[in-house]
Amino acid sequence: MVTKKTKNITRRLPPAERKQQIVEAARRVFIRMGLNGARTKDIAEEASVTEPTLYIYFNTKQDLFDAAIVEPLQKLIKLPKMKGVDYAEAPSAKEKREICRTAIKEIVTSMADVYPLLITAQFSDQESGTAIYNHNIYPILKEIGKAASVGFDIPDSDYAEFVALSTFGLSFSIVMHHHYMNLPLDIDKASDRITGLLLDGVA
Amino acid sequence: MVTKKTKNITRRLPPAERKQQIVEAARRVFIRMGLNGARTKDIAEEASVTEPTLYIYFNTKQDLFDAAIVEPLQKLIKLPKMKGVDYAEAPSAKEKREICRTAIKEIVTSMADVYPLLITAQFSDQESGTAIYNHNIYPILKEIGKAASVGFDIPDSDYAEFVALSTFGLSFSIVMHHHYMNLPLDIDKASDRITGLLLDGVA
Amino acid sequence: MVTKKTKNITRRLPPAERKQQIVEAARRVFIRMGLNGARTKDIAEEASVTEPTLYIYFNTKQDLFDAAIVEPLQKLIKLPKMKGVDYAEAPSAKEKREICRTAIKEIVTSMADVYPLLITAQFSDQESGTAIYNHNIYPILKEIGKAASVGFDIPDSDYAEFVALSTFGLSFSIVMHHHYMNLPLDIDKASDRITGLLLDGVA
Amino acid sequence: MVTKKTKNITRRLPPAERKQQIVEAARRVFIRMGLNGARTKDIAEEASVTEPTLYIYFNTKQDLFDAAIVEPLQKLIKLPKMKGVDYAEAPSAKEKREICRTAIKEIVTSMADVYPLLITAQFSDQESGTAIYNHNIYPILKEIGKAASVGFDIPDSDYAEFVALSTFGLSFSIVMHHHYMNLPLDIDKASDRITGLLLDGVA
DNA sequence: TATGAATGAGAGTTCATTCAT
DNA sequence: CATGAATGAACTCTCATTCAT
Repeated sequence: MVTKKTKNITRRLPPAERKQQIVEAARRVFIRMGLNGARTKDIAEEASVTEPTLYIYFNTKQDLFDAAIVEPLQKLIKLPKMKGVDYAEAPSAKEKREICRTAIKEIVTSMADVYPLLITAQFSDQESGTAIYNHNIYPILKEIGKAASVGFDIPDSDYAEFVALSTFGLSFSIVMHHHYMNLPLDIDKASDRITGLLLDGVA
Repeated sequence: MVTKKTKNITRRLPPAERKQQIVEAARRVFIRMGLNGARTKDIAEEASVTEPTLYIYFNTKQDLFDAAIVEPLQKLIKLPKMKGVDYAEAPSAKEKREICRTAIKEIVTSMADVYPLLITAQFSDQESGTAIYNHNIYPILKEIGKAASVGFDIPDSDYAEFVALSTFGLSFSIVMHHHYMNLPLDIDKASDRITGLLLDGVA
Repeated sequence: MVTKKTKNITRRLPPAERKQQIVEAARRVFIRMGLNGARTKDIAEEASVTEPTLYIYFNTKQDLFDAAIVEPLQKLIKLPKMKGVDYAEAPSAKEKREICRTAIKEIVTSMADVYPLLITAQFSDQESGTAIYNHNIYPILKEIGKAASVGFDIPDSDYAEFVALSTFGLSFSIVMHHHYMNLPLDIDKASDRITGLLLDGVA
Repeated sequence: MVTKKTKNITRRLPPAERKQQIVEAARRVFIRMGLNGARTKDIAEEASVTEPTLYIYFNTKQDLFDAAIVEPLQKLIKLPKMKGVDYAEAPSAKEKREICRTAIKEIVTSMADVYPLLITAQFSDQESGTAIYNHNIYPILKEIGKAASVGFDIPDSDYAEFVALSTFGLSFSIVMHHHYMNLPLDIDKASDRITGLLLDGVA
């Protein structure tokens, strides 16, 4: 005799919630498998819905990828820009150092959030990687570069850009390390070290 | 009237050459599209052979990926290890600086070669990314860390590892930048800047 | 102007029905072409579905073969065993003869049903043929042999096995003949003749 | 260093020998795997030649199948006919019995040789099975039937055919049994038993 | 004669997506 | 809104066969 299984799927969720649920599930799967490695079937299962339901909320898998990975990446990546602006007025060296540390901490924090999205979007294929770099990453780096050129008194804008890129690279590598080693990231410690390195070099 | 088409495809190549040709074509396609995005059809076209020919030389697409991306990555990634060892004996600060610069130049050079392979292998999916980091990248970083702990007189092995990671991150970000901006990379300039940053911080 | 084609394909069947439909179609094709000669394309066409639909209900072609040929073969082949057991109590020679005839009729009936499945499963390749003989056919023969050794008063178990094998061979050849000559099989007549042969030899 | 393997392949064999070698190899593979299950690659390996060499001697795989399986089957299957003719003159019952035994022994012997070819050709697919039955098997059965109708004094030609078919079925099943149980076949014993059964029924 | 290299055709299977309910 | 059923298109991979040497 067959006993009817009571499905643990929540039916008839408010649209916004269901969409959210799907986006989050998709994000997890895309991060795990990449754009081309992810299967709509897996996303549907992860979201506890059926595949056709995905297509109620999104037209294509690519749309879902954009909503799950690209858009939040773009949103998150804008944050440090807003805050990293007011180096100029800093008077004393000590205060300057503190402002720098704060800015870097923000960048590291942002990187920690952004890292999985970043590598998923950035490295799915060369074309979209280039697009993302040009439209989303490089503009931020230029902002940071400007801030640096003011904060560090760097007249050479090319070198300022190098400093920004370095900040990115240092944050990226630290977060990457903790990501793959499955270690918790001590943001304060990391920021301190990066700040130290940037200001004074290896101690 | 039918004119006999002279095919511009080189038929009947010696196996080693053909294999090489296929591997190189596969590398280009995998770098462009990623493991899951690449189509054997595209690889075959890029190599000017038919799909079945791929399977004369490789059993599966994955084998082809390994031969085209993973193996050269592992080979290339081993180089800096060998050379970056003899910091210790360096007497004067100036000489030390020069040795450091040389080591970093090697790392940057290696990174420039390795970058496309690295991101293709590393970021195709989380699982293989973790594997590559643990088996191929992290061991190198530990080597660099050891060298750094001697070269820079760093007793704290954790901090030495951070320095190694920083070297990686700085090289990575510079190469990445030139890669996506489609700019030629001046390795000497890049190495000088990274060396400067590591030794003295932002000038 | 385009007239809307009304497809004569029954869409959206209940799963059980569709599965049944596919199994039956597959059976026809496998019987016609053998395991290796049958094309999933042909099976799909025979079932009036597309190939992917086959894979909703079965994981592989082999699974479909098992469901269409091997399983029904195993089911059908078990029947005569159950019934052919109670020879022992038979008192008179005439009654004995009648019981024998009934048992043989069952075997012939079963053989007529089983024949296409049997040769399809048994003779697709040597390996699976051996497996089927050992697991499905020989056990039945042993059962029939035991029944025969009681029913015919045969003490020599080796000879009893020969009798069972003979019953198989006689049924098999008659059914085969009608199968390939495309003749209807008169089961009563066939059973009578086989019974006569077994009990008295050629009249 | 690579040591050049001395191939154990006999090059430049006289054509007839090479062809023979290929036919025999093909036979083994076809018997093992069936027409559709056999791979030209396997046949070539079994014959210690390369695949293209097969096509020097045979135009298609089907031709090879015919040469390896169908033709020898047809040749072998003709033998008993020639010999099983002279029942008529037999005077005494004992002599009759002996002639019968001899004829059956020939049939069993032939069946033992023919069995692997028979099931390979007969059961590869329905169409060719029907063809073989009609062109090769049934004519023989009719011959045997005629001989039986004379030898056993059977006026009913339909029943005579049944007797012939029975002889076939009895031989077939015994050979089949020994084939799948991987047992040596005692032809004398088998012939005696079949003769006994046909003449007197189960002892 | 024989082969190493290559391929056209097509196999089984997967997957994003659609449609009827 | 959500799903169960189904599919078009395309994928990786295989196989009988051919061609140039």
